[in-house]
Amino acid sequence: MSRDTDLYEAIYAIVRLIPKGRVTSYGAIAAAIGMKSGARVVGYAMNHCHGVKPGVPAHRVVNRNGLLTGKHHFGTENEMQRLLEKEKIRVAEDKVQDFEKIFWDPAKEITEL
DNA sequence: GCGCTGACGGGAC
DNA sequence: TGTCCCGCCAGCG
Repeated sequence: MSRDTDLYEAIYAIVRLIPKGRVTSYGAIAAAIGMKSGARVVGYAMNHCHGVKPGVPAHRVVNRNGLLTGKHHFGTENEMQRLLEKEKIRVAEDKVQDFEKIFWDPAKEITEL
C-alpha cells in the first residue's frame, strides 16, 4: 500500500470488512490504521467516500456514542437508519441499540496488518 | 501560504 | 455521572 490515498484506502478497506449486522466506531478504525487520535480524519475520509469504486458501507460506522452522526451526509437522513435496520441493527433516536454487543473491532481483525 | 472547519475521542472539572 | 474543552490530521476558502 504505497498509494497517495493510502490513508483513505486503509480506512475504506476496513469499513468494507465490517460484517453485516455489525458496526464500528471512527476511533476504532483510526486506531486500526495507527491513528488513535485521527478519528476526525476517518470521518473526513467517509465524507469523501462518495464516488468510491466498490462503495463504502459508511452506515455501519458510527461515533463512540453509537450515534448516527453522519446520517445527514447520506442524502436522506432516513437512508442510514434504514440501512442499519436492514442489517437487523436496532436503531432508535438516531442511535444504535446494543452498540457494544454488535460492535466490531477492526484492530482485532486486522491485527496482522 | 495561512487559517478554519469537520461524519470524533478522551481527559478534566 | 454528565458536560465542557482541547487536541489531531487533512481538505478547502
